[in-house]
Amino acid sequence: MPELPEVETIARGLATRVVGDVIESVWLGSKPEPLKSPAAEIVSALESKNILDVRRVGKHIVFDLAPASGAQANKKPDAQWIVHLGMTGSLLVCAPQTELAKHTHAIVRLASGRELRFVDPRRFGRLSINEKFEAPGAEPLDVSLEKFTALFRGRKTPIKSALLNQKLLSGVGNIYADEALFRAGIRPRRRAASLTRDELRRLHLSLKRVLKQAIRLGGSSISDYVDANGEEGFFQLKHRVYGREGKPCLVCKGPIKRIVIAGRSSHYCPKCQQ
DNA sequence: ACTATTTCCTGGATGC
DNA sequence: TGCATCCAGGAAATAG
Repeated sequence: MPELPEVETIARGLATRVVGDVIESVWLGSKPEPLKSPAAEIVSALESKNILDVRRVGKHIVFDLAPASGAQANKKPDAQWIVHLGMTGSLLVCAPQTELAKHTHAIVRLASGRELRFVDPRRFGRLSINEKFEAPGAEPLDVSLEKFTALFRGRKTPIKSALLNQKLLSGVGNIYADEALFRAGIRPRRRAASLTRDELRRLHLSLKRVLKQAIRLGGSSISDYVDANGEEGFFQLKHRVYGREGKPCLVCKGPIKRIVIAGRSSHYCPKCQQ
């Protein structure tokens, strides 16, 4: 399930492979769910466009596009293709003769002869067109301690829920919320507004550290996640609480607990997190 | 204005 | 072996 580090890894991998390429044509499947923009709008925004850049914004992958005709230099994007991978979405660069995976919802044919395919079994992913996409919340890797602190002021919701709220921070998902809270020594059910200045400082630091470490390791490969090159990440080997219910805490040896907060499984150490 | 809950969707795991 | 049931979860929709 791609969160910030996985999406960052995928976007970087895609950038090295498709930036500078030109989109010749687009095929969209008949399933309407993955399309947030009308199919015709997506097709016309993509076709005959040069891919200027591929980057991550929150959990979204943004393709900056400009008309393929005209001078290459100093091109400015005139449209953005936004891909959200949801739970099970993937973007694969492959040869046209590569067998079509089940649940392929979009195929983008490139001038280089390759194809960029969007595959998503569970169909939680979304495709859309934007002029200038902006994440609804703060970027977790850039946010200052002051702004981070202000996000949670007056919020009665559990800190775990607040971390997952994309309008506050864009990019944090279930794995990294649990891991950051463990590293900061804070229980997931704590009311966001109840966190002390010192706890907020620790959480701010832990969240950035855990996200950066995960990016360095290519993300967490659980379920069927692989990056744009089909390679697995290794951060799952560094999980200290996520998916470790009943297993000994790596710090105190006590059993890791799993509870449900806002319908999401949440893992923590009752002794190390207060 | 917030917060909590439900819904979407499929494949893999589990249980009888 | 087969079939039913449960569970995973990001984000939008709905309810409180």
